[in-house]
Amino acid sequence: MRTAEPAPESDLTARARLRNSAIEVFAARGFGASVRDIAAHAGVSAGLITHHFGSKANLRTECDTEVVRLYRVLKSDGIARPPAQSMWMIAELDDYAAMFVYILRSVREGGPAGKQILEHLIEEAIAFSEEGVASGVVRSSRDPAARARYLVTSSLGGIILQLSLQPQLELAEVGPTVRRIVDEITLPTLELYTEGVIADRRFLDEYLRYANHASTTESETTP
Amino acid sequence: MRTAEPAPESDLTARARLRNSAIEVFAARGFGASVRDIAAHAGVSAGLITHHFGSKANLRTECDTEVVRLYRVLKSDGIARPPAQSMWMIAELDDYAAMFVYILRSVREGGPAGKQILEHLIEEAIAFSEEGVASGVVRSSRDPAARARYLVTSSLGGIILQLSLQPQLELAEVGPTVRRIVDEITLPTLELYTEGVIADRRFLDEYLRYANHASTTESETTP
DNA sequence: ACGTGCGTTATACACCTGTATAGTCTCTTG
DNA sequence: CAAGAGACTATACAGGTGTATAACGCACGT
Repeated sequence: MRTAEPAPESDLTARARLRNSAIEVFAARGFGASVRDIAAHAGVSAGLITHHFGSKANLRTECDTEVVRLYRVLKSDGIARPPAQSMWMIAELDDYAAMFVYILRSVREGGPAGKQILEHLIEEAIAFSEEGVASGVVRSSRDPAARARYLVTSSLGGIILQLSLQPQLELAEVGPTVRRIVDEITLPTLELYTEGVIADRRFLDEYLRYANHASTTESETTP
Repeated sequence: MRTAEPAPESDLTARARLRNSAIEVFAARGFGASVRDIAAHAGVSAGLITHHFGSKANLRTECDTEVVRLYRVLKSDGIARPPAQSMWMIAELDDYAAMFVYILRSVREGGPAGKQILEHLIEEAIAFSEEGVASGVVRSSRDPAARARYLVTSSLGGIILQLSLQPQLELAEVGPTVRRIVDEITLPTLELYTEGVIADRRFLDEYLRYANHASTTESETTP
């Protein structure tokens, strides 16, 4: 449950302990958690938090930046992997469960930390896709950026949605739960990604013909 | 903005007007909206709401059942279409924007209405997929139920995620916004569904060999 | 005509929220 | 030793929350 892994020495202060505790509470109980909840979980009084951080909003943004920093560290440590896969690996590291859930929560409600990490994942996916196309394992797309954004938002959104179905997940259960969900979607994902679902090419072809026609006549219809 | 479409005559009471107003406020401001907010939007006092519904939780569940009922009516009216597509069509009907956003919000936070509708979408997807396989437009899956669940949660979760990125969307803008998102994902979706993304079959084949092996030795490893 | 019921409001209560204030303890440093 | 700084607490305040209570007005049926 401790999250005191790779932090600058100067950050091991009581302030930092409070921040980490807040991250755990935000992850476990959501961002609506009260200052007093956070204080109680850290074993301190409520006033101490406002004394250190000024306001709850300020504490929240400090948690955001810390979580993003942790995420970056974890990513740069890991080997280059498919963007999504490395996310799910993080969920299995018990020490980072709080960070993981915090990020998911932030993504789900469009928070700044979530937005930032999502965009990062998308850029990663674009780069990964380009490498894949070059080496021949990934098919090329007519709009690689749109495809990357679509793939990332779909898989991440899908996992978040399935996690939301679990009423309230204990911080200790998040690892096994994510593992279970990933197991369940692996087969459909691989099927879809290598074979598709639609057997008839005409749907795509007709759309392409329509889209081409629309884009060439666009300048005329909307002057 | 009115939502007084197909309702039993006995339901046109003041009580129902309050409920519909509550649905709009919940959709616009989230489920954290206060009773006084709802009352103000309906042009009545706060006490009237608790007088009619007893408690806020009770009001919420009545909104849930009404929204699910509306959804069912809308679905049975519509022609048989791909499950997802009919959802996005609903978003374009201005009169149902509140219902639509309410459902999305409920799905996003794992609420009962959202859960119910999600499961309904999945069952629809299974049936639709079976028809598609029979007529030859849809490829068969090694686990049709898992694929249906995966496809529904991914596409719905993806849309919800992209909608969450919009800071706070006015109820009047939800139609155009959903339209824009759907436009952006149409090409990647069609590409993925008809051509896939992975050019190399080995990933799928290796997984299948691994999965088969695991399932046949399962009874021995876990006695 | 009258009271009975229903829609409706106003007011109050208890609780929880974030935050400001003042004070206490402890430890370091001159 | 004195002093001061920083960690920490206790208490209080103002505002918002859900909800209970009492009262008001109006229509309607007998």
